[in-house]
Amino acid sequence: MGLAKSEIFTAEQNEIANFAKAFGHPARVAILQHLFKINACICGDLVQEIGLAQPTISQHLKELKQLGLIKGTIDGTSVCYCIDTDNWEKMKSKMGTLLHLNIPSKTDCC
Amino acid sequence: MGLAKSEIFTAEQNEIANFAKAFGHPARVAILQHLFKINACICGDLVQEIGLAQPTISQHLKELKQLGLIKGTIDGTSVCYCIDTDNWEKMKSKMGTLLHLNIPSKTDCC
DNA sequence: TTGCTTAATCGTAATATTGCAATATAACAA
DNA sequence: TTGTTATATTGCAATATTACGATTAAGCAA
Repeated sequence: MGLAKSEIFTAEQNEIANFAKAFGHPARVAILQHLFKINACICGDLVQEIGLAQPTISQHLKELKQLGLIKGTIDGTSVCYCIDTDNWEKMKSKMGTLLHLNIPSKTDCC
Repeated sequence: MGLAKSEIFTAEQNEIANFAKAFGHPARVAILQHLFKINACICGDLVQEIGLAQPTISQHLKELKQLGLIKGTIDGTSVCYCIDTDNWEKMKSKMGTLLHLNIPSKTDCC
């Protein structure tokens, strides 16, 4: 079907899955890593940096923006993107509830 | 196209994306949360717990197993699943390289 | 105005993912 | 053996994702 039955899961489970999907493509990982590395807003050169066509990059940026992980501000003919620090921290917190769950030790039976 | 151009990205970027894809579906999030909550190997009741058909759960379990995040041991007619603690820690470390990147502060221009 | 640059959107093709009915397999019980 | 239970696999339909050429829109320069 291709359509996840999100209605049978909790809001938290769906939220974690949605954030995870954002990281589920290497281009988006590369974009985020580059934004962190530059440590500033970056105007324009993501297409050359990543190596995908301009519409493809634009689409990936749109997804990251819709999730709130990055924000873009218009600067003349170009758009500057950077990490949305507040939302990034919120995302880290959400993901942390899954990733940092304590590892079973005592009753591990495998 | 639906096919990611993984060859133009680093091994790390692809690895992070692959782990993230595992968390990119609420059913798999729910499965992992349940395994952590039970804090032991669990035989059989994942279908009732999650609320999807048995073949669907089996498929999600297969994906998690292929990534090494869980392991299953055969116990008679049933299979017991639990978190693969070693690989879980490795995954956390990989994901951490992206999630815990320092937030830009000084040169933030947006 | 015209032309150039930059980024978003549209349209479309190819591949991936999700979900489940039907079936297969495997272990055990009687 | 036969029947039961539990899980995996197969096959398929529906939807999602990825990628990019073509186009559009918007700002700026001459």
